[in-house]
Amino acid sequence: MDNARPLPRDFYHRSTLLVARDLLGARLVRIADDQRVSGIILETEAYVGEDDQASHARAGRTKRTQIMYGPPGFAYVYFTYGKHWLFNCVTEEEGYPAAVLIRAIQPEEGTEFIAQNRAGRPREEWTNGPAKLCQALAIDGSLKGVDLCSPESPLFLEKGETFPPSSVTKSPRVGLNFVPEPWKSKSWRFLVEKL
DNA sequence: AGCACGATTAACT
DNA sequence: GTTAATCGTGCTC
Repeated sequence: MDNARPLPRDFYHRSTLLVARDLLGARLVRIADDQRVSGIILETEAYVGEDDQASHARAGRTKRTQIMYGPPGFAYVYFTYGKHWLFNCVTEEEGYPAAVLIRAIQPEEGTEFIAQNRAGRPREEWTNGPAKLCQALAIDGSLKGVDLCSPESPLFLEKGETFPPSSVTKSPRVGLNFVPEPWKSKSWRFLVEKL
């Protein structure tokens, strides 16, 4: 396989749950200061359609969510709680709003860059949360709408490790305290158990 | 024009 | 376990 190339658009042009599952083990690559900063994805969550009351797309097509309605393989980056950026990959057909939130990675390349951005925190807390990994890789609003399938992009994903199915766990998505059922309880979160 | 709130994190008690 | 931080977004008036 050709690892050193962005995952093709067809990878994202599928069921969001399949994409969320298959992104476990993929390598998230950020080009910053002319170097590669990357990590292996360990945790994801799927947000699927306007019916999903946990998704921003529940509000329909707005300026904020229009990127989720666009073609697959683009970056949906948004700001929340007054200080945090979160990174998603747009999935499925153009016109259908869906995306995968990247929640945790294991640092691989550019750890010095990551350490600078996460100064003062212990190594295990560098990239173990969706806003933490964005800070670590310097992902912010300037990367909203970036094409994740172009090798020219400052942000893309590559094939990385393959984890055995037995190491993959599903659970309900987190941070959805006031989201109504059945959406709150759907097991659309995917994690790799650490060895 | 104003307002309530959030796909979180870090610093508290 | 609890809560402040802090502002873009979407909704209401």
